[in-house]
Amino acid sequence: MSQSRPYHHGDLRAALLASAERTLRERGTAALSLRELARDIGVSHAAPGRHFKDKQALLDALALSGFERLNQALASANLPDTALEPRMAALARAYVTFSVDNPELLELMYSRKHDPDIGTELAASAELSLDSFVRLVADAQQRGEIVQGDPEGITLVAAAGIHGLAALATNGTLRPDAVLAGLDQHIHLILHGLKPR
Amino acid sequence: MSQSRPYHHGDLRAALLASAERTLRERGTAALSLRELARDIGVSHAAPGRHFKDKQALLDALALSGFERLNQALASANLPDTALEPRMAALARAYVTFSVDNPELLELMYSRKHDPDIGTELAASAELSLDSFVRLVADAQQRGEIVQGDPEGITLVAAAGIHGLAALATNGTLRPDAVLAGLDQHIHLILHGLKPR
DNA sequence: ACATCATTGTTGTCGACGTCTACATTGGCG
DNA sequence: CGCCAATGTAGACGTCGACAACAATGATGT
Repeated sequence: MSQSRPYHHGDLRAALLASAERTLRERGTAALSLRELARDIGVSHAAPGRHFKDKQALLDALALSGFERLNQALASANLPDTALEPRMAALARAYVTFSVDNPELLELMYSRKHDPDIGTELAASAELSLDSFVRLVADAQQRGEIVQGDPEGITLVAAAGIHGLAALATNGTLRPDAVLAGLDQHIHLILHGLKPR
Repeated sequence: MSQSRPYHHGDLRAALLASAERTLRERGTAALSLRELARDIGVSHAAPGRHFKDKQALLDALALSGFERLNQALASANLPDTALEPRMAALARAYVTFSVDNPELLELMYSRKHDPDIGTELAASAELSLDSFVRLVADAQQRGEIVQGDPEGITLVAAAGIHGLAALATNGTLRPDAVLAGLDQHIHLILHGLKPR
């Protein structure tokens, strides 16, 4: 009976990450337990320790993979030869869509837990997310489509606006579908301002 | 010896909240333990259970008190008879200042853990935070200082922009002092838009 | 081919935690 | 003054993360 599985799993690390992400999506960060993951996969309770020095290391890895996928989504949504407004709207849609599709993951990605400098790799990937926006603003400035002046500050207005929107859509303050429905108008307002012209 | 404290603490609930907030500020949400709180205060490990049905209930209470203080700060910063831009800047400064002063609390307040409908009281207080912005936009529309159209969407642009900024300043992505230093310029860009006029 | 050895998984243990139940003390209300 | 709800205590249970000692495996070099 007990069809003895091979002593070595083969790719336990990947299995742990996959199972962890499933649990994260279905029951939230708090419900994540290394022992439960081990049980689900069918290894001993200490096996995860071989691949992640502690629980935080697994959370860091999850966050990192989240940023990688987010960056990929943003890169795919980047349309270099498009006018400013639709280009920014596409970027924003990619960001918000990823967020509402992975709310718990987003919270983990931006959680304060990583800081203890281990997150250099993670921080780099997070910075990379802003890159799409930086390039967008740089291009637009060159074309005169956007106000001149400190590119960082300008990028930040767009990025913070979109991140804030995603955060509110993700934490229950706003209805995700409503946010997505109003996205184009939202971008329009960011670009044209709230004051009458 | 063992100077026997009175059997009843007097106001254990308040003491728990105070101690919890201190721990939250100093060592983060993860470091919060009911048993440790009880130890610090000098009561038995089960005493907190009399005031908070479980750990989540204490976190909810902390979040609620956070929203109450945030709302108070926003109300104080509301200057009804001021022009749009400085008025919005003051509101934003209050929001961001509260956030960088209470980063862990802010994360807790907007965490996804509350949702299970218990948070009606909490949700109400969260909505109240937006009220200052809603009124600001309504006033400004009346005075023609702000673009006409769906007030909700317009309010959202301002609120999401500021919340996003606070979130980024809070989670380590941005330096808090840099955010505060650039706040007025940031608000200016939100109001005037990124496109050249 | 085969001995070696780092890698990966297991078992057992520890202390801490959240929660529950049964019990003790207290203070307020009739 | 006696009763009772509110508040605090003591003990127990199951789970968890982490650690250490041990076992199985498979790659490497000769």
